[in-house]
Amino acid sequence: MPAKRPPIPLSRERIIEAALHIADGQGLRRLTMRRLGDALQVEAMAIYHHIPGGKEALLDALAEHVTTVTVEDGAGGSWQDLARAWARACRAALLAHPGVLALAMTRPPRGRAAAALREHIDRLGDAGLPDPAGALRTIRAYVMGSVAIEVQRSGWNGEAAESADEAVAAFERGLDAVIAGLAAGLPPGAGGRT
Amino acid sequence: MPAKRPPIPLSRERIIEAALHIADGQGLRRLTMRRLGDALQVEAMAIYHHIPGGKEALLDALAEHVTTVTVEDGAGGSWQDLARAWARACRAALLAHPGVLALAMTRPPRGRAAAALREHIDRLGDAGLPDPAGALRTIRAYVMGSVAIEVQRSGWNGEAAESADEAVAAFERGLDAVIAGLAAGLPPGAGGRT
DNA sequence: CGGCGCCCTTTACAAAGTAAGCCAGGCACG
DNA sequence: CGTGCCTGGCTTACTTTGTAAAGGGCGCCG
Repeated sequence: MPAKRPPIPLSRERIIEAALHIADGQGLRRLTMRRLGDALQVEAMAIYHHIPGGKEALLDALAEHVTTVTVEDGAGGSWQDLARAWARACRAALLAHPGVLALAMTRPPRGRAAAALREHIDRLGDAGLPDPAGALRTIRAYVMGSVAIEVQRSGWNGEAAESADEAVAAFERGLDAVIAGLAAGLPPGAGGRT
Repeated sequence: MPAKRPPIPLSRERIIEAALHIADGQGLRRLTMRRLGDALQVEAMAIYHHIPGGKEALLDALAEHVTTVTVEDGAGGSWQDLARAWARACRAALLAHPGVLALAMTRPPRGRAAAALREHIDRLGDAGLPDPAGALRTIRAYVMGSVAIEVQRSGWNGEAAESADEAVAAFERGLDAVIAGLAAGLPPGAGGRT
């Protein structure tokens, strides 16, 4: 009896969710088509009907999923507040799936992720920040690097792993410095509320 | 006649060098034991005699090699100068081997890399910077993220790839902001020359 | 009720990691 | 000069992975 119909039909969403679960739990190295199929109660080949392009496309999708960050429209904040909120959201999104961090840092933002990025740049510009693209680049660099360092430490048995509180504190301290440094580079008087 | 002695005997250094070359040229995905063997004019299994631990150990070694950064002892600079020099050296080292960037960001620093890091922290402290570990963490985060973004862009056919000059300029602008922000967070008067 | 199309399965094959064991050449020692 | 061990590479073989190709059940529409 070859064709047993699975209870829930497969879908791109379910596949991505399961893939994230495996990658987070056992590492990217162990994320294989067959294992993914097992997790979904399906044969590996079934995945190809929902993710054309095979594993490479799947990894792209994971990266996009984890780097698509939006902050709700807290209208009326300074660009500093906006940038801070975005940085925290971005950190949270990346930290939620440490297994695919390497993908997120390696693949350029595309599709929804790139769109969200552009939209945030516009919002920073609207909030009065000159050169919002350059500034966001700096902030994004800091956030991505911070998360990388945090993940390194947590998967680390040498010396003492830091607590979550310590990690947040370190992140916030650095974020303060970065934003203060960006503000200091501005012509005096630039960047008030909208 | 099975055993042809290769002209140059294999060595750990040669293996790592060849592996970096492959990873940079064709991507981590295509770095395989057999290909590495071919590049070294040797069968794949010969590698295991020099890198015990197999591929995982090889990847660790690559990460360590690319994250081991030292700056010559420019004695007498401010901590800002020291930090700037280290950041530039670190960027250069990572950018020199974009293929293994994912490894460098994922694996915690160990061995020589960790030692070099600790030594640099000490030097920053000697130069008068309070909390050098926290500051270096911020700088390291910024540098790692910056390089990740640069590599993303260069392996990118969408829109316009940026020139090397533009990349350096963006990096330096962000670095200025980060260092200025760190300096601003200090108690007034701290951090003169030694 | 017959055919069509959608999803999933089966089968099959190339490529990769690596364990086990073999063999050649060189060195030490008699 | 003979002999045996040791170093370092080779051969073989097995398991796991990605994926192309073809097959088969099931519902839906005419």
